[in-house]
Amino acid sequence: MAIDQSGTGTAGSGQGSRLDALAVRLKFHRNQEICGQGQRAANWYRVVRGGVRRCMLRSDGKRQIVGLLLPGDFFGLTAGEEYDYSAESVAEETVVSVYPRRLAEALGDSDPTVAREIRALVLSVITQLQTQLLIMGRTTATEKVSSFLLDMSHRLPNNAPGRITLPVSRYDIADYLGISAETVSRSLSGLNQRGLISFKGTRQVRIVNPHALEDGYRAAA
Amino acid sequence: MAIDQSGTGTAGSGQGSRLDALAVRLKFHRNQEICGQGQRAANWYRVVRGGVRRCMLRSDGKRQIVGLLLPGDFFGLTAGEEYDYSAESVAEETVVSVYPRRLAEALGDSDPTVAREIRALVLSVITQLQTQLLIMGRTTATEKVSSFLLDMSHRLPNNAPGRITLPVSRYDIADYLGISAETVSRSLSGLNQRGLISFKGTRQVRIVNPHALEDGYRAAA
DNA sequence: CGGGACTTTGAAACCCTTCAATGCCAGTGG
DNA sequence: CCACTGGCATTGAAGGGTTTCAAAGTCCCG
Repeated sequence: MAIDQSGTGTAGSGQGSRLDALAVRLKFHRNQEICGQGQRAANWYRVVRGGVRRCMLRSDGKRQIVGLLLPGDFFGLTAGEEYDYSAESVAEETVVSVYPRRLAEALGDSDPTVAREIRALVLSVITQLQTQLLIMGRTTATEKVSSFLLDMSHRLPNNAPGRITLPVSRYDIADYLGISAETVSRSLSGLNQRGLISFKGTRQVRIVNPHALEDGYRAAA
Repeated sequence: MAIDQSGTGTAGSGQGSRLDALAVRLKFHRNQEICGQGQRAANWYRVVRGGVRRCMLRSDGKRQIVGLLLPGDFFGLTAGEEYDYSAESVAEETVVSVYPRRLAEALGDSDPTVAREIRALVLSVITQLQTQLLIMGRTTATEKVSSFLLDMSHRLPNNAPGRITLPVSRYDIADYLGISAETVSRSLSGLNQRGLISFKGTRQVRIVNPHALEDGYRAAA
C-alpha cells in the first residue's frame, strides 16, 4: 500500500452508512500508488478528495486507464484475490477512505442493507465502465475528447455551469481514451479554435457549446 | 420482455446454487430482444446456451456493443430501476435463465452466501468490461481484432485447441471493437494471409500462431 | 433457385500515430 | 533574483491506417 501517508486515523464520517464506520482515511501526493496490480486485494477504497486513476498494463507495454475516480467513487473491488489493476492518485492532497475488505464483507454478511449498498457500489462501477466504452467507441479522436469533456462536466462538481477543471494531464486523457497525447492536444486546440470550448490555462475548460460537442464534430484541424 | 418464447417453465438446475431455484428458462431465436433499454429492470439473466450481446445506443445513432455474453455469463444487473442497455440473442437456440430480481434480492437479503454469490457475479461483469476496454484501447484495428480472437478463444469452450467458432457477425465484432465492419474483414483477411489464423467458412477460425497474435501485428494489407 | 443478409474487396479522402522540436510553467539550487 | 531543469503541452511533417462509399461475391434459408 501507500508509503507516505498522513491518515487521520479516525473513523470516516461519510454519509452515515454503517460501512463508513470501518473506514480510515489516507492522504496521498500526486502519482502515488494506492494499490498495485497483483497485490493481495485487502481493501476497498473510496475517493474523498482529489482523484484516482485505475490503470492496467497491456502486453505491448502501453498503459490503459480503465477508470478515472472522482470524489464519491469506489475502487479496489475485484473478482479474484488480487487487484487486477493499479490505482494511483492524480492530484496532490488526494484523500481516500480505506475499508478493510474482511470487515466490510463480514458486515455485509450480517446486514442485508450493507450488502445491498455494496452491490450498488459495484453496479455503479459497471455504469462508469460502460460510459467509458461508449466514449472510446466513437469514431474520431475529437468525438472521443468531446464526449470525455461532457462526461467530466457531468461528474465533476459544478462550481460554475459549464466550467470544469480537468483533474488529469493530456497523457492521462490519452491513455483513458486510447489515443495519443498529441492527438488529444490537437483535438482540444481544434475545439477551442472553433469556439466550442475555451481555456483558462491548460486544465480549466469552459464548455461554450455543449450541444455542438454532443453532436460530435469530425474535424480536428 | 421477449415475445416469442418457449420456456420450459421448470426451475433451472444450474450449479446447485440456491439462486438457481428461482430461475425459469427461456429460449430465443436469433436477434431477439431479451431486455430493452429503458424498460423496468425486473429480471436478472444468465446465458445457458448460445450467446447474447449487450448494446447501447450512442447519440450519433451508432450502436456500441458493451458485452458479448457466452454460456455462464450474467446480465441484466443495473444500477438504476431501468436497463441502461438492450440485450439481444446472437444465435438461434439461445437459452437464458431468468431470475426475478425481487426474489433474487430477497434471497440475497436472507442468505449471505447468496449475497456474496451475487456480488461475485457483478464483479465478473466488471472484469469483462475491463478486458473489453483493454482490447479497444489497442492502437490498430488488426491489434484489436487479434486481441478479440484471443479473448474469445479463452472464453469459448475449447472443443479443439485453438479452434473457435465466432458466435457473432463481422458487424457485431465491429460494433464491439468500435471500428467499421469493413476494417474487421480486412484485418481478418490480413491475419489469414500472413498465416496467423486460418478459416473454415467465415465463422470458424483456427488460431495458428497465438504468440504472434498476442504481440500485435500492425499491418492490415 | 431466388432473395436477403452477410462478407469481401477496391479506391479515395481523411484521420491518426509517430518522431521531432519548440514552448510553457513551476520548482530548485546557485 | 535568475538560470536551469524536468514534466507537461503544443505544433509540424511524414507515413501509414481507417473510414466511407461503392460494388461484387458468398452463404443460407425458404
